[in-house]
This record gives sequence, C-alpha cells and structure tokens, in this order.
Amino acid sequence: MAKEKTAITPTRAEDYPEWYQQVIRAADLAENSPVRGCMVIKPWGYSIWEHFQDSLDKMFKETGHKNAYFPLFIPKRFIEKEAAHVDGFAKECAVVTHSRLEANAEGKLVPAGELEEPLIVRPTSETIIGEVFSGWVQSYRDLPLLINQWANVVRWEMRTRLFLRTAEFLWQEGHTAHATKEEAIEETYRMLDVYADFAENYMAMPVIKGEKTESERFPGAVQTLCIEAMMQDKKALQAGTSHFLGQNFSKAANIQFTSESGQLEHAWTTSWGCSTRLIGGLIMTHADDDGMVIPPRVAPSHIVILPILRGDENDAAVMECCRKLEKQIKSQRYDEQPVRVELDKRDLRGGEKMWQWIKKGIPMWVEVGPRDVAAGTVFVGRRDQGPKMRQSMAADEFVSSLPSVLQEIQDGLFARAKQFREDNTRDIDDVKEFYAFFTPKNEDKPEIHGGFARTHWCGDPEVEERLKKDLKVTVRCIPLNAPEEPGICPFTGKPSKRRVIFGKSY
RNA sequence: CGGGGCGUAGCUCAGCCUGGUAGAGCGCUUGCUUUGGGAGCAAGAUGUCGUCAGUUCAACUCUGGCCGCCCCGACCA
Repeated sequence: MAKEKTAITPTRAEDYPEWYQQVIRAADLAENSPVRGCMVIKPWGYSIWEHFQDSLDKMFKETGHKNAYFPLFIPKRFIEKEAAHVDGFAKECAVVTHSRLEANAEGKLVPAGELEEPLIVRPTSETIIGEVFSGWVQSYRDLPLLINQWANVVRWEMRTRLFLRTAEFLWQEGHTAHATKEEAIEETYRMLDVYADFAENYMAMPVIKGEKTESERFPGAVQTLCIEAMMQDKKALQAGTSHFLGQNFSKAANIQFTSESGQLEHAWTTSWGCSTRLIGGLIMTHADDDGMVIPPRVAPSHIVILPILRGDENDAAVMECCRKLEKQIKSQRYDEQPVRVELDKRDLRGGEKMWQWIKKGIPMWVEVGPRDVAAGTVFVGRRDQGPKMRQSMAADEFVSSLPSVLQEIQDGLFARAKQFREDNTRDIDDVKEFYAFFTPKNEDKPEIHGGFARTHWCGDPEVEERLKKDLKVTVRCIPLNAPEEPGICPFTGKPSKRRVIFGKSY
C-alpha cells in the first residue's frame, strides 16, 4: 500500500521531535531568533497566546485577582533571601552587571560602568513581589492581596525548544498573600482548578490535577500542585503549577500584618503560573501529520473563505458572494463572541491555499466557486476530519449550523485527546512490567512508547532517583481526585496509600 | 560545563581529501499551459563560502584562534 502523502515530513511516528519543529514552521507559529535560545512568536502563534490571555485573564478576574506589573530586574540580595529558592534558580539566572557600553581601542563596544549590585533578570518574581507586598500589607484588612502579572521571564537554559523551553518566555504569574494558612491553601487549589478548567474546556487538553513530590517541588514552596497532560508521544507535559509557599517568602521579605487580635503575624503566600509552553502542549495534543489543529475556542480564526477564482467573467460574482458570506458568518456567535472569519483573497493556486490553511490548523474552511454561486451552496471542510471529507451544503444552512459545528469540533478534539490518554494509561503493579512499559523496543532509534503508569509508591525519594536514572521516568504527580487505595509499592515492598502517575516528561 | 558533529543562496545540502574566487533541489520573480485543488514547462534574481589571522603566485578547499548552531550527558515552566 502506498503511503498517503502528508503535509508534514517526517510524520509523528517517524520522528516526533522533528515533526514538532516542522509543524511550527508549516503553521507559521514561531521561529528561532538570532538571539540564542529565544524565539520569535509570529502573528498566527501570538494570536493563540492572545486568546489564552483573554480567557485566563477573565477567569483570574472572576476569582478576584487584579493585574499589576513589577520590575524586570531583581537585585541580587532579594533572591539571596530565600535559601531553597536560590538553589533552584541560581544556575539559570541572566545577570546584568553593567550600565553602559564604551568603545575600546579597537572600536568595539565593551560593557562599562559596573553596577554596585548585580541585577537578576527575573526567572520568576516571588522575591521582588514579596518585597513590594511587604510595603502593601500592614493590617489583616489589607488581606487577602490577590495580584496577577502578565510578563516575560528569563531562564538561561542549556537546551531550548520552541515554546517548550526557551530562554525567554511569556507567562502570567499570580502572587497572593493571605492572613491564614487555610485561606492560602484554598487559593492554591482554586487556581489549579482554574488552570484545569482552561486546559480542558478551552485548549481541549485533558489534564490530571495532582501534587508534586518533594523532589519536583518549586524551590521554596511548601506544596506544589500541577496539571499534567499527555502528549501524542505519550510523554507528560506540566501545563500549569500552583504553589502554596507557606510563610517562607513572607519571612524572607518580611510580609507582616497586625491580625484582628492585635498580633503581628507573617502572611501566607501563594504563587501560580502558566506560560507560552501551553502552545507547545496545544501542538502536541492536537496537531497531526498534516500540521496544526487548533480547537475553535482558542483559534485565531474559526473559518476561512476560499474563493475559487479562475480569471474569467465569474470572478466578480464569486467575490461578491464571498463577501456576503463573510458578513453572514460574522453575524453568528460562538463562545459568546462573533465567529472569527477570514476571506483569503491572495493570488495563489486554490490547492496551495487550502493546504496552507490546513497546516495552520484553522478549524474550518469553506470554498466558494462559480457553481456554488449558481446553486447557493458552499463546499465545507473541517480540520478535525480528513482533507478529503469536504461536503457540499446549502449556504444558509451552513451559516446557521456554524456555532454548533464549532462546538462539535471543540468537543471532538477533547474527546479524542482524552481517549488517547486513557488508551495509554495503565495500572502497573509489577517492577518488570513497569520497566518493560518504559523501555523502547528499538534502543538505537526509540519508537514512541510508554505512557502513564498508575503505580503504587511508598514515598521513598530513593525510588524516584533510581527510576529517573534507569528509565528517565518520574512521578508526574500524586493525583488529587483519586480515592485512597491501599496497596504495596512494587519497588520497595512497603505499604502505599494510593497509586501515583509515573511517566517520562518534557 | 564534559563528549561528538557542523557553519556554503531564504531553506535543505553537495563541493573541500587531491588549492585555480560556486553548484543542486526546494522556495522566490516573470511568461506560457493548466485550473474545484498542495500542477507542468521555460526563463530569471539571490552568495564578501561564520569570523579573524597564517601558509601560498592563488584559499570555500590546508593550519590555528574566536564566534555561533546541532546531537549525546547534568539542569529545567
């Protein structure tokens, strides 16, 4: 059987990491920049980020948060205040040490004006925001303090991949301070729920809510919660985190307040964030061998109109019909907003044009040619179905069905992703089976293998260390919603309270 | 930061071993044909061969330094 031609070479099965790069290129989402480790996010990719921002921002505001902005630079002494935090981030900090450039004898610019204290380009803002919060918080009446920031951060990574790990990335970071431990913990869980809601209902990316083990915890946190998603190569992607910071940062930054009973107390803080990494997750959840697939709720455009122009007397009528259709489509509403439509008038061959949009992952496209104009029909394609499954239908019927079809695509993508995760999740109670599950059959060129193993674990960090070394497998999370299920840890024979999720991660 | 590889057209790369100042495919532009489909034919544009120095009459080719990128390790939203 001849191999079907795919728009992306190689396919997922042939070479997954290369496929990922090619999808980004074909969909025109982003590209590597002249700056080491930093990416250029192109309009189509950035528009996806803007939709993420819009939806998340609304959810943050509905849960009582307000946006603010804090400095890009953090004085070194702030970062030094929280010991575990320093340990975690020191190795990946970009440091500003000079304030100007001067020409040397050879005419080359060299840094001059050394700063008295180096400035760290924020890898995350707990410390600087903590310092500022200490000035904002005096009384229990100032709490809770619920702040979010949309910003860029820098982590000097050795190896980078577009969206998944770049030296600079865009994100939001929520920072809150509370009068009581209970309230802060409640906030930590609430924001995790927001992330899970967003991932599943907007990105159509099913996630498992859970808690990180001590070894995977955020530097300086008491408790780290996360949502974990399974990519199509069966590896796990952490898609959002929410941290209960206890009083670690409030003690470091001296966030103190006078309580109702007149006591001077340290506040309890949280932080939570998600980044442009989510776009990497979106790609690896939905994209296929023909390119990107974008769920309607976060798509830059829902539908593109492709006029079939043949350079003859019919063209004017076709364009006229397309403009009318564009207006009708815009009058439809999906997700409480007008349906987003583009009319692609570019002077390109029809087939070429259609495939460009398929590769970009637009949820739907509609072709209009002279025969359609005459018959009052349109020719409709859906990205969640094969490019050959296009259908002719009455134009007005098509327009009125749009909202429900878009929702059908949204729901279908989620269901498909969830099914994939379930198909690749197994309860494993035996060490041999566990090792076999996570070992590729072809060692030279590992095939896509593994998945999520739901396995008992006694809580011993040595087990984590060994599995990481042997198989590169880690505890992705201790699921929150799983009922207690007493069992035996297959690695130590010790008792275990519940199964945890093991997997290979990004 | 350790080990390996590579920098030649917008992209992917050949040429280098055996020095004589550049090639292919894709892409781009134009023309003709084709037209409900990622097309064909023809013509054309685009390179200080990463960079600096050395050897030489002559360096993309040989030698050395530097810079950058990729892969494998340690780290990671």
